[in-house]
Amino acid sequence: MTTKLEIPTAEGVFTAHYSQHGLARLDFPAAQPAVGKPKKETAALPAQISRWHRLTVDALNEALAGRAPRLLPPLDLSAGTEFQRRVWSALRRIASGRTRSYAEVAAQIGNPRASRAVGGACGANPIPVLVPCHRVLAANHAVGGFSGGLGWKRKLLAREGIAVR
DNA sequence: TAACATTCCGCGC
DNA sequence: GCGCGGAATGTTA
Repeated sequence: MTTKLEIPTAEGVFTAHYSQHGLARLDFPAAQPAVGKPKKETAALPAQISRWHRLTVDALNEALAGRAPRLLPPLDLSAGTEFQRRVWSALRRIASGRTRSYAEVAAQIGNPRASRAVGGACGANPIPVLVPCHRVLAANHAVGGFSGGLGWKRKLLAREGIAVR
């Protein structure tokens, strides 16, 4: 079971998905205004979820402003494969304003030749922004790619004061 | 098996 | 030095 809640921000309306274990997914604002509303935030929401949601809203707004969130909700990354979870936890260790190359991340998880695969895992990241997949650049310090749209990646990097080619 | 959000090396300019 | 082509590479659906 998963609960969808909207998060209005200066950059648009994000959508958060919660499972029993925490925040399971975060979606960028739809390019065009969503046709069918995701799901209305109605009456009784489990106390735990509204608690998590407050944390998510604060963290997301901090992150979008280029500041490091001080507190995150619990993240439910159980949907990923073993390899993906290793990559994602490596990503979470990259400090705000810092970057790593795909190869460096690969080395960090003990699989130096898997830089290409690391790119794949970044693309599969269900919680962009909060799990900072945008801080991973190509070895030559070029931007690389981004599933959510390169514009987002550039914007997020710029907010953190990171210069790219 | 094919498709990648990579990287490295060699060549030609 | 820069740009381009091509091969090696690990993971996924």
